[in-house]
Amino acid sequence: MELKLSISELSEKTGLSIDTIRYYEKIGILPSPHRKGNGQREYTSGDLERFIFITQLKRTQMPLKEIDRYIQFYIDQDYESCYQVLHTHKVEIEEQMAEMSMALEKINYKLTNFKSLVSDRNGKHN
Amino acid sequence: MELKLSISELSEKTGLSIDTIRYYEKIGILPSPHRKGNGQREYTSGDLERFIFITQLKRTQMPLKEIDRYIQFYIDQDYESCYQVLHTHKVEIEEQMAEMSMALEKINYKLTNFKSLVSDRNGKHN
DNA sequence: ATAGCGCCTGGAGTATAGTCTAGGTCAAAT
DNA sequence: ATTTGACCTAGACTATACTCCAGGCGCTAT
Repeated sequence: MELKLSISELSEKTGLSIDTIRYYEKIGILPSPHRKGNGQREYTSGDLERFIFITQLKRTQMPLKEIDRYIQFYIDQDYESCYQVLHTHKVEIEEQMAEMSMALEKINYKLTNFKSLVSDRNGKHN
Repeated sequence: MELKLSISELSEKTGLSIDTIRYYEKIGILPSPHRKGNGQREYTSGDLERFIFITQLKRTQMPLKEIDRYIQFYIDQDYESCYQVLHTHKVEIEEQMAEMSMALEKINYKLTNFKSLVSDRNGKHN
């Protein structure tokens, strides 16, 4: 027997709002889940897994349009294009991580500067 | 004699559009530069440096409002608050980097899967 | 002197990604 | 039987971050 999730349960598990979940479904990046007799959405653990991957892509700055492209290729079983899209995103993530390291260095430098400015002003007894 | 830059030169050096530069000035995250007699903006190398730091914050996903907060604290010489804001952003960058590593792992896993799906379909002679 | 270029301003328009509202259905609890 | 709570839809609204446009100024080259 498969575990079924309501939209609010899915929302809790993924951290996305109920509105966002419906929005993603509307723009096509989440498959329309099975509906119960009364029309309410019912999610499977498979849905949950796909959902989690999508949110991971989103949190690494992949635009929804690009996520959508990926999903459509996946639905069309065009795995070569899936590979392409994901590979491009991978390169982007790597670039972003490189930028973040550089920014961190600069920020750490500034933080030490601010710290000494602050302690000087306080007569350095802290 | 200080080197002066026009807005288009600054744009070239920073990769931000002229419109964006004027927009940033309007919302207060860039100081209004000195103006030439005819009203045109003239940037110093100090301006350029500040500009580059700002774009670095922006590229690491710091919202413009937060950048603005930082700048205002800096102008007010409230270095303790500068420290706070920058420190908060540092933590955010570190979290983002952690998420990116996790996403990279998952993406690499998916990439190898897609690769084998594609080569299977092609009769695996490549 | 006039045409072209780079710059100026204020304000309108756009893209992205949601978020909120009004009005309605259904099932369980009082 | 009616109230409550979770859900539904369509569509309006919002926030963020630009981007574009119209109309105008001032210097340089023809």
